[in-house]
Amino acid sequence: MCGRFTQFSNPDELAELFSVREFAAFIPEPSYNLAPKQFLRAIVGHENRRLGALRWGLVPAWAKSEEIGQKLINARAETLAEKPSFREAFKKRRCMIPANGFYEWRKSAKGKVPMYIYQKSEKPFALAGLYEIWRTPAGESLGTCTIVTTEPNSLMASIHNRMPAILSPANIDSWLDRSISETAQLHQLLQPFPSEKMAAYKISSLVNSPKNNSEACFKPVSLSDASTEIS
DNA sequence: CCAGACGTTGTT
DNA sequence: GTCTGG
DNA sequence: CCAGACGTTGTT
DNA sequence: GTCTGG
Repeated sequence: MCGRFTQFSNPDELAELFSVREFAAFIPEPSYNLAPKQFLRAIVGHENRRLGALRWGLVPAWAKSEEIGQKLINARAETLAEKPSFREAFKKRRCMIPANGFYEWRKSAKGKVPMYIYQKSEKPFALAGLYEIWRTPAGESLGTCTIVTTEPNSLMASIHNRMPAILSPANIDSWLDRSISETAQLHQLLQPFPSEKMAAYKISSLVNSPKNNSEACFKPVSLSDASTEIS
């Protein structure tokens, strides 16, 4: 699963790296500990990619209240086309969520150990997401999203049984293209990201508190942990 | 027909 | 909104 | 994802 | 244990 991650690159860097053509009025502040229910930065659109904000936890168009969003923070890649909550967004409202890294808690005999996983290049990468624009009872629009998960690659398998779907640079364009809606073609874009391009290390429990979004969250708990990182 | 669900994860 | 269960 | 709450009454 | 909040 993917329930916490970082977003700290400048909007300008993201624009350069991901061919963003427009900026929304509201772009959330950088965060070292993004949690569900918070507004995150997302890129939508195809011909004109736009960097803006979506709230994490998808609220389907038919929902009578936004409550359901807290459950829909992840969507399994394998069943996107079937699930009532996701199938419409899967066809027409796909987005990408730039991330610098993400967190997973590895279970050991001693308890859960938080880990930070990132790209060896240390560049931001693209998480596959779906979004909806929900109409509130008051008539206002609320943009919400979910992060797609997939099978773990070999690095992630040592930490967890799922991982977020990371879009290879070559696949981002097709993922965002609304004219594509063929399930098999879209599933093809969601293959597990290559293990060789990723690395992970242990971090401190500072990350556990969703209220703490300081830079210290993703730092190695000690030098020895940095040097014994998995890769 | 109407009512109720609509999700993922990990753990047992 | 749409499907499943009763 | 983890942390933290988990209740009602009457009074201000 | 389970739900809500961040």
